[in-house]
Amino acid sequence: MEGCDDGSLYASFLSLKPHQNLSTPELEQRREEGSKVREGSSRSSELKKKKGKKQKFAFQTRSQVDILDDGYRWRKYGQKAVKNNKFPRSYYRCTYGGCNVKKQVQRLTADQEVVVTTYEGVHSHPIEKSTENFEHILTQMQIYSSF
DNA sequence: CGAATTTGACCTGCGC
DNA sequence: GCGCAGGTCAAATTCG
Repeated sequence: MEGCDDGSLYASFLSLKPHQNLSTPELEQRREEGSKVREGSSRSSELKKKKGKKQKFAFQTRSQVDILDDGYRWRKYGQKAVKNNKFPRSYYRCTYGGCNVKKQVQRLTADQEVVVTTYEGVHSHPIEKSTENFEHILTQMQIYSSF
């Protein structure tokens, strides 16, 4: 259903931050999409325009692997290289039924060791793995306050 | 066999 | 109005 926006989930992430406390980040980023109809194409299907209530959360992590195991299942659905970055960007999606959460991973050209992970949407299902592993990542992650 | 992954093609939005 | 950039989906292939 709709209206399942739980900012508390992300709030927990912020709460896990070792130092620096964020009062009220712009987690509530509402996006309004006009009528989006894919015409002239057979792929049509149902272009879910839905409401633009998609939350965007981006943070940087220092890891050698692009895939950060946060406890959810992710299925790669695309890879494209951006102009600003020499390295290609990876797009992941949650494989849970009804959970249309998207994840975006990008490496910095300046620092190949730094990985930028951008989460879009909120999970509406419990985690399959333990969050302890993710907690460790949060310890080294930096909130991208460049919104 | 099933699911996940890969690559390419195609579409949309914005900029100039 | 056209071009560029970025984003998504589809089909084929591979791994478990």
